[in-house]
Amino acid sequence: MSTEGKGINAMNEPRPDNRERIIEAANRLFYTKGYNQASFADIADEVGISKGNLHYHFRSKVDLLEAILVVRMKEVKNNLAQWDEEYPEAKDKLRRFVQMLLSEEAELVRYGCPLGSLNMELGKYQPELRDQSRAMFDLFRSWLEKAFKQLGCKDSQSLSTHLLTMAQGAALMTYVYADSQLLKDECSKILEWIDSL
Amino acid sequence: MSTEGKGINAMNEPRPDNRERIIEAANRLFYTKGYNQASFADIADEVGISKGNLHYHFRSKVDLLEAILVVRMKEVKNNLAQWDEEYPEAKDKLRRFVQMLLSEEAELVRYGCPLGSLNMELGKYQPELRDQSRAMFDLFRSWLEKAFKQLGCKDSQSLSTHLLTMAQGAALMTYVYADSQLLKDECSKILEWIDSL
DNA sequence: GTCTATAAGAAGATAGAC
DNA sequence: GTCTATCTTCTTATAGAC
Repeated sequence: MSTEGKGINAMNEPRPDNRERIIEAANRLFYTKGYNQASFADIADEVGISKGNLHYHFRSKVDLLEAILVVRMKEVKNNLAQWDEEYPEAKDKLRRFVQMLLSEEAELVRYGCPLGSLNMELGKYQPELRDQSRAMFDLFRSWLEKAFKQLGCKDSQSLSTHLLTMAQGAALMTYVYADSQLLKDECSKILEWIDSL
Repeated sequence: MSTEGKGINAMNEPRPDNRERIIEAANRLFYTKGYNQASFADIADEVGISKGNLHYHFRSKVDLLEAILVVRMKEVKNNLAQWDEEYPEAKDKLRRFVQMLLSEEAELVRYGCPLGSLNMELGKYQPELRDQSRAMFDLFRSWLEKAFKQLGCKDSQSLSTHLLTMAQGAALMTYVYADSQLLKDECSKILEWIDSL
């Protein structure tokens, strides 16, 4: 798929990194505007290339979305792996998860949760992509489950689902009310719950 | 596109109730397909009228949405008023709220929460309608707050927000995983929390 | 690889006959 | 009130020159 190391022309010079730049821009726009509202024109404009060029790199919008899901999956995996290194203690892992919400306050208020909103949208519009979109949730879910197991909880599966559920609820309400205080309050409650385990 | 015969009269006869039928169909389609994915053609087809006729009753899509928001607001108000009558006890009121989720299991699994999904969608697409869409949340929020106050809780506001947050999280996760068991488990946890108050 | 030009279709919305 | 026909704009996607 990658076409690296091509010669550089005089005019219409190739930008070997354009594919990456497209993915970056689309990743951002699919989040901020939503998948269906972010058009090829928007993305091409953002990158500074023509729509035709965009279609050269990605035949269809679904192709582009799939490439972005791959990127997001990788990002989540990297984050979780890093947290595993930094926080050997199970409860610290759980707290770090909640801390993610707080550190994304500004984006949550303006655009909602990138996982939750994409899953809502794809569920209604692109049923065939639900599985891939849901896979990001699965990463968090199984990582949290491992942490609960490490903590010695029997019902680690239901606890991980519960934590994810509270986080999604908090993210959604934060977005609906565009209220960062709401986010802080809900995260405090989640952290208290973690402490009480 | 089909100009299906209504079989009742000969030609172009007035249907005084078409306006109501349009609202019903649009209300359903805005929920099941989403506001942006439900087109005028979809709605006209569902009602069995032409797009032109639809535009006679509602000049724009936003007009139609506003009419539907009025209907939904009324429905929520009616529900809350009825629950007030049926459940004088504060905790019973809170339980009834959770019961609503369980009784909407099939719809939540397939289409998500009508309030949550609409708010997510309008937030990204129609910022000018966020306030109206959010108003449905406000109805629940203040009703719950009253119940918590009746129960003697000082922090009734934060508790009502918290309950709404958990409900939204549960609805979203139920939808993403199309998992009715998840809904039952989360509702059980919420009910336990209510009991513990 | 990149561009311009254009197809092909769907969307919201309007005009005018009946 | 209802219809058909049409307009305009936006969308995804393709064709072909450079």
